[in-house]
Amino acid sequence: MLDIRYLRENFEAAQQALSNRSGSVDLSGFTALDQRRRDLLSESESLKAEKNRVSALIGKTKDKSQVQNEIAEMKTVSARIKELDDELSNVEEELNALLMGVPNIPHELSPVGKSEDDNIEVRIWGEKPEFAFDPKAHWDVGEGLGILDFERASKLSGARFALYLGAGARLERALINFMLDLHTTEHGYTETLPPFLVNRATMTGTGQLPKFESDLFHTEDVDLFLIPTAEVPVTNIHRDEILQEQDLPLQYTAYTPCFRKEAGSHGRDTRGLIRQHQFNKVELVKFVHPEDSDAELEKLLANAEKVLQLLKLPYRVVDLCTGDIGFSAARTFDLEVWLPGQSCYREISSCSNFRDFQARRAAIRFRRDGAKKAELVHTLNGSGLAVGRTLLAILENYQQEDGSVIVPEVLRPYMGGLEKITK
RNA sequence: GGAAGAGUGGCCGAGUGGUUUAAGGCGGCGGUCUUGAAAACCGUUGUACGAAAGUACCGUGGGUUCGAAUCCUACCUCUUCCGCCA
Repeated sequence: MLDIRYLRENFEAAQQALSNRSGSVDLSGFTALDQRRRDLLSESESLKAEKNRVSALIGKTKDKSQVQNEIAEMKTVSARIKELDDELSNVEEELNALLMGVPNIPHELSPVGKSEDDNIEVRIWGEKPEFAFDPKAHWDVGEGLGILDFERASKLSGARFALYLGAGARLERALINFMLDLHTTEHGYTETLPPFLVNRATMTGTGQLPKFESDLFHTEDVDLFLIPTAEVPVTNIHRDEILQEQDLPLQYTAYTPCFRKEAGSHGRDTRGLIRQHQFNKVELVKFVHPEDSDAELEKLLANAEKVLQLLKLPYRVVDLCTGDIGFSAARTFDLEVWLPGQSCYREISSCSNFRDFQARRAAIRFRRDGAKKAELVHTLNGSGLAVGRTLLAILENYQQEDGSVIVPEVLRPYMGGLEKITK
């Protein structure tokens, strides 16, 4: 959520900055609603002051017959207050709904652009592997080895689900453990294991609700949602809290499955592991000083890159343009891994600085040393990494002509020493 | 799932219709005293909106009343017991 005062005082500039995003942002009702809210509030509050004053007088008067006029008068005043407050709550609801639907203002450094075509390639890492044969797509490699079974998965659950078997299942688990170990022991993140089902307040805190409910799986008999990313429960760990300044930055990592309806992506990435209703991800989340969030994003990005570097998977870093960054983010870098089976780069991590946008929604604050007022922290998060996509990148990059797949060295301790996956 | 009880400030806890602008204690901060510290004593100590006056906030939402932390109601959470259960 944007700061209502900032929006009031910088309305034109905010509108201009938001126009660089994709989709239109309608702020037309804001000014009138905001003014109406403040008018109602001031009228209601001065009547309440009068009511409190007169009611105290009535309370002090032993003989109530002397204050019959005041009691009658306050009856009218109370009715009027109720009218005003009812209208006020309507106006506030409308204003809140409007604000909750407004995306974050893009970072000054985010390249201005309309679509992913305007994203900027920041750097490339690693050597793309050379093959003396036609490299296969991971679904062919995986099914050939009997470690991925999409047909049976669809029998169990439908399209966009995967069944891992044998060394495939173990490789996924190895990746999860490898990533968690790296981030906790080398990068200073605290491991967490959050709930996978969360309530509405939690989904609202990070920005999934109210706007993107149709992307979420929802439980029928109780009002809970399956998390689309660990960002949601982990960022909300500190919802409605005032953090200690000396505890910042707080850094958490979490492995969770992620559940997404992928509504509106019919026909896209229908084969393989790329786009699933359920996938595994190791997430990185930070709560930082407002002044530090740009530098912390660089660090978080480096932490995610380290995973790919240790796995020796070639990738590039992309600076997302204003038209391509997500609703809650101010700035986002994507990591895209090279997929030789499909001759393209595919997103494997998205690292974002949300500034105070989520912190304001979720009321996550800290108090500076000696300061009276609590301030909003900045939140950041990034995938470190999407596990299924990492596995498929390994299948494609490490595949051999005979259909086997070499296990990256750093994963072998997690695979019982296995060096190669064969049929 | 059934039954009973409870939710009050950073924490403990008093408060069942009107000086409660929430007692008291603990913790925090400032001060007095002290070479320094402790103890003792004094003061202070929530959040939001507002230029201020002020208003709101006692789990959450509705209601009753001139007036609600207090009464009614629905919901949420926690505790205990029973049932079920990895």
